[in-house]
Amino acid sequence: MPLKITTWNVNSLNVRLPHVLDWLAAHSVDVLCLQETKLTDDRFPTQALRDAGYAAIYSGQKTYNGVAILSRVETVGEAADVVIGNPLFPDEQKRLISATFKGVRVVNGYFPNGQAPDSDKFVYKLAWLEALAQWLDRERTQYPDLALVGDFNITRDDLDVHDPEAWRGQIHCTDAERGWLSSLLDGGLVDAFRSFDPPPKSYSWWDYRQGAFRRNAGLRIDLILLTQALAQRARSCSIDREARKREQPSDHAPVTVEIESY
DNA sequence: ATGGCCCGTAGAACGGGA
Repeated sequence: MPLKITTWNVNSLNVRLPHVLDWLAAHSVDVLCLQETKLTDDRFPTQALRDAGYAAIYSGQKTYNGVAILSRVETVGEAADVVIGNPLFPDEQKRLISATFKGVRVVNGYFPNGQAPDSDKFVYKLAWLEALAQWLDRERTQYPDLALVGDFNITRDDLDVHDPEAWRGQIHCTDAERGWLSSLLDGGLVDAFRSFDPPPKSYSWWDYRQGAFRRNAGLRIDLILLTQALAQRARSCSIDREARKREQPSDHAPVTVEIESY
């Protein structure tokens, strides 16, 4: 049985729950990692998802951030070894949740936006990234089959940017952010989507304004990174642009990797 | 040139997103 893992920034699970349920019914992925749920844990729609066949783990807060992992009970069952946040980086902001499914370690992150390179939020972003890299080094020794997924808020290079000149040096495109991502790739993680030689101008996020989706004026910032052991078993990785065409869509599209035999 | 949208918290605009 292939194992399908999806990452999707839903920009409010309250608003997007009908879309998520429809999408799950149509795609039947095994693990769905969500970001920007914007829900406190007491308001998480556990029952509606359970009725759809999915168990959930989650870490949320009011208004901002919030992450969750849904798992298809019939195929992969419940999450094991759940870790909330980064043990090396105490953080009020709920941006990280990790668990194991059928031996695959899934680390799901809503990476800080950073706002602007000269802002305090950018300082926080770089600290958050550095701490994540340190913790990942540990996790990878414990879990050889690991997937780091989520809304990275980083473009790998100009191929991930619709207008590189306009974005040069801007947030998501700075040398510091890209350098951090490069060091992860140099350290052996594989950018699943890029590894399948995708067509140019493949993006995962489009601004709500200016008809950006219609013009395909987007960025690829939602990524799935796999350890080499896991990447060898990856069969495909795709971005579901159809989800972005729906009424009241998230500004991000789901990204799915299919892994051979679990 | 700038901002143009969406969401949550409000209970009007505003912060934040990217």
